[in-house]
Amino acid sequence: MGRSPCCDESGLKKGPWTPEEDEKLLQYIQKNGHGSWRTLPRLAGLNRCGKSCRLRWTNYLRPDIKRGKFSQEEEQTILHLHSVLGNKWSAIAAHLPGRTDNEIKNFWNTHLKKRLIQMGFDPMTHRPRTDFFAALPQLIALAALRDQLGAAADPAAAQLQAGAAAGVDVAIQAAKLQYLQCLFQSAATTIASTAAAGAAPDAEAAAAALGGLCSPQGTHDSTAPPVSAAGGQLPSCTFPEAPVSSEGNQGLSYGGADVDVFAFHGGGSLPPLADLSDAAKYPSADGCSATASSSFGGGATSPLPWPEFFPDDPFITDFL
DNA sequence: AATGAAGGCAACCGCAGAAGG
DNA sequence: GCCTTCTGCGGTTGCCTTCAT
Repeated sequence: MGRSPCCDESGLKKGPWTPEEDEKLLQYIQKNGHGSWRTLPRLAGLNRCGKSCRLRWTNYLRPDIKRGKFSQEEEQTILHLHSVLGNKWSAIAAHLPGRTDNEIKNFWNTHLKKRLIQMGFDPMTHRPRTDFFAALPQLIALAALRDQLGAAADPAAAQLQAGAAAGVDVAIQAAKLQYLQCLFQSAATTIASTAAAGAAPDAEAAAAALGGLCSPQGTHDSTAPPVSAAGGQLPSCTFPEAPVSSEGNQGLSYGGADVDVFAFHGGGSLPPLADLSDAAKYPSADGCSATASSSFGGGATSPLPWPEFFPDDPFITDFL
């Protein structure tokens, strides 16, 4: 664009605002309105660039600024809107009276983003990360190794090895269970979305049945308000809730519902950040989520999300 | 009590689009 | 239609505070 930055002019103050500067800016704007930000600093007697003044006003001095912690409602709104709008902080802020885009951005970067990551979701797409399935081959290899160890001729060595392999065994079983649950869950989701599109009249019931199979606590949150953006129905996402170790409403549940990920799911906001060691204790935290399908981004043409796994995958046949 | 690490927040920077001449 | 100016937005940085060792 070739335009020189407004703050390049030498002699203009940068950095934190003093109470005196705040007072000058506040009084000037209350008296005259901000008008042209470019000329405001000079007229208001401030040695700042217009940009800096605008930022100070919009993020701090504006009388309708709401301060303090974000409520759970606000948190949910941010999560939901972010899943739809992405990093459109100003657009998100427009839905949160009294909150600035900068404040929301900071809150996202310092709290919500971390929480999503910790729960195994990609904070940008709100889709599950694939870490778990990336690790599956290793888990399976470990299981095979355990079998070999168990077949070792030396009984004493086998005894030692059995102990060492016991932990792996538990992990493998858990992984298998998670995997299977996810398959069911995703199938339910896929069918449900198909039903929503009118393709299969009774598919939703089937989906509900499947959802119930893998998620006793599963809810189909039909009360979730549809949110529209740009005048259209928003794409919906279906993600399971990841188990968390800290207080909260989730156990190891996989509530299937064709609503957006945390925002309106289960009526609660994200659980507080859990210790990462807890996440490690629950390999399934990524497990189910890692494979859950979503209509977000659309385009899935396969009736099942993982044709490469199901139903002929040796892992499944082994499990069954 | 001292020190380093991490978290939280305010402010800056650069870019893109809108508006005006 | 083109150019310049201005505004707004999103990403990033840096400082201050809090926490852990």
